[in-house]
Amino acid sequence: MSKLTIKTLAKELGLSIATVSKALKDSHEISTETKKKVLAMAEQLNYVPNPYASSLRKQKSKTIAVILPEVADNFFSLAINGIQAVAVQKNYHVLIYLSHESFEIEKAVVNHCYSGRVDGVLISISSETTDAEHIQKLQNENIPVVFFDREFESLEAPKVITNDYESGYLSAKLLLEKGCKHPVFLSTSLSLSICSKRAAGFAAALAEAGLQTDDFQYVIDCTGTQEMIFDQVKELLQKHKEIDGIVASVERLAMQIYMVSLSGHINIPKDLKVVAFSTLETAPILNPSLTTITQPAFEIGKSAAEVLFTLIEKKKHTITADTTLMLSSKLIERDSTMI
Amino acid sequence: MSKLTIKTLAKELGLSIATVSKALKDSHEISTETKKKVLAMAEQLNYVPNPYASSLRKQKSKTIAVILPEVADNFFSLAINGIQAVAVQKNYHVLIYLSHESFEIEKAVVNHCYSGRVDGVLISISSETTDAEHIQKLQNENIPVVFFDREFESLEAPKVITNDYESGYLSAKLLLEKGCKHPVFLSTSLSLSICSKRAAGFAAALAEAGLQTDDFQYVIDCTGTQEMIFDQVKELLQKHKEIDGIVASVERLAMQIYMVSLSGHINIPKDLKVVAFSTLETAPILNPSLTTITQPAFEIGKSAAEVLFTLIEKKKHTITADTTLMLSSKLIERDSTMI
DNA sequence: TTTATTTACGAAACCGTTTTCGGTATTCAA
DNA sequence: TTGAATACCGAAAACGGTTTCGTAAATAAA
Repeated sequence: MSKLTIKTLAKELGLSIATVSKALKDSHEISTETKKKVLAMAEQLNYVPNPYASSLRKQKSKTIAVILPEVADNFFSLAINGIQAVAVQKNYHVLIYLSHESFEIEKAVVNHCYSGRVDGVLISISSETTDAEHIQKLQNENIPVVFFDREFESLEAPKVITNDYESGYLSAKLLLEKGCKHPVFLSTSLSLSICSKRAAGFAAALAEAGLQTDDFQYVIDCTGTQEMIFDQVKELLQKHKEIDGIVASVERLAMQIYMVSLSGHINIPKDLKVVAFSTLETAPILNPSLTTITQPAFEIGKSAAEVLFTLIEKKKHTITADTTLMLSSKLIERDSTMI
Repeated sequence: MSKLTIKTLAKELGLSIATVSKALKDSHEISTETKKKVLAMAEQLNYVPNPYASSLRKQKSKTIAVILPEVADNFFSLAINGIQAVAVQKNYHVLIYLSHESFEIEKAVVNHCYSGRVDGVLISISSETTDAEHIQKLQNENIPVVFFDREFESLEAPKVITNDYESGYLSAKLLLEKGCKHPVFLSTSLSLSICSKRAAGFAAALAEAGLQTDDFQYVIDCTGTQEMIFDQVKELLQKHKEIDGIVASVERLAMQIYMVSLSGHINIPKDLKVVAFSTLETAPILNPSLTTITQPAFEIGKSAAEVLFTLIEKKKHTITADTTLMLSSKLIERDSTMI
């Protein structure tokens, strides 16, 4: 059987291609009867229009790209969920790309988004990204871009983020309240705005409490594989016994802190109090249960997608290029910060 | 600036469209010098060919679809990772679709895969799917389909799965060894082959041990939202105090068992031993650490994608339609099954 | 020298839609 | 009865590539 195109449909119906095409999209210049006939036949033969022919002609793809550093982190899984939810509702398709925290890969991926492959892109930048030229080029080609979670600060584009500074501040505040004298902040990459903002909030709380932040390095950068992070954390805690509180800027780090504590007779929360930026579902059933700053991941994905679609549909009066949506995270206190 | 097409490129170079096109794909009928010129100009202007024009003409999309029930489950996140890894290497794009465990959605999604939108599809069926007509239609249209993890047993297609029966058997065996007298199996949907196989293996071990499986219902179906599952588990454990061991067939269930234990003074592992089919990274740091049957999620995704691509590239001599790849899961004993 | 072959390029058809622009036939107003 | 308006439908030109085929020039074989 040859492939089922609109041409065969037309022949089958004894109509022209143009008529069938119009009938299928319920054009007013086609009579109700012929519309019915066409629809019926299309249904019967399970005709599905070739999306690429359509895209080519209409110059839009009904597709968006989602570029993220990784998919293993629960935050991104949930965000995808939110994005997908609004995409299906809008009848759009979603392409997923992973940068694996690499700037080079991110650039290569962004390059795929040109030439009409997608009508818009949602991006959470890699930790290596310190330059947004590649993204700016996208904008120059009139392809709407919206950032979610990990934005690029100096680039003008809509962003959906969370209250990172405030959360960082609150996390430090909590540790201080619980009696920590030497809390530290574990970052992944300070070039990431989410990290630097969280760290800044953290530092502000320390300063406010009169802790001399020069005495010890209170922000530590952790990078690499899980194993490398494990080693870094272990070394840190062994060398600096004075550390009695720790804020993990991302999920991955929290896990390794727990692993180190398991391996090395460090008692949480007695010796070390922990709070983590994380959407881990298992936080309440960890040993001990983990105090988290939980981002509204699904909502962030959803909102970002919504903003993107208003941009795609050119409803510019509602969203301007520098719109920033800020959704609040929630601090949930659990046993890892108990006195 | 008008959009950059091959036509403008050709004009800029003083060459014909055909020549430019061939030069770009390194055709032998183009001289090395002109190739260089073309490549240089393309690079300079950052020319990216319109993928849909190309797809339309070549009748292939360089895109695959991945259809899965959800993305929140760690298994699927990891599988996506594996799939993506081989897709980028093959220079393919991946569309993600979520069925949310709904048969209707799954059918609708599959319908998007016709008419050349994708060159192949990877699918893990929804728990509601009891009929594979929609998938068979895809095959009839010569679109390769390969199942991963959640297969549809009676449909002939390549499948990449794990040793579910054996794992079910081992999980029961372990519980019996640890002294359980009334172990039960928590399933999500017995119409799912992974569930029924795991349950069958579980039952076989009980039978072998001489446990009369008629006395009590040892396979319990749990469905619905997290809250609903919580309630079901809670009620089950309250009504049947004799239950002293439990196998969770999927990650979600294990979490709710822990939540119930937290809420209801049930001590794991003293009162209740737990083993879960799960790829949870936090299993070692749960309270207590969770004994898991860990599937090689990344590898399953990777292998499935590899099989799909050999199919797409029509290397039929290596993979036949009924190839089933079985990757083994690992039973990792932790504290939740301690005596 | 003549003929055959190879090399390097261009014209044009094609992929499957959408959309513009006419063109009948019918209906309505005058 | 005539003119204009309306309702339906079709021919054909796009969209931006790929590929087939033809052809002129250059090279090789005779």
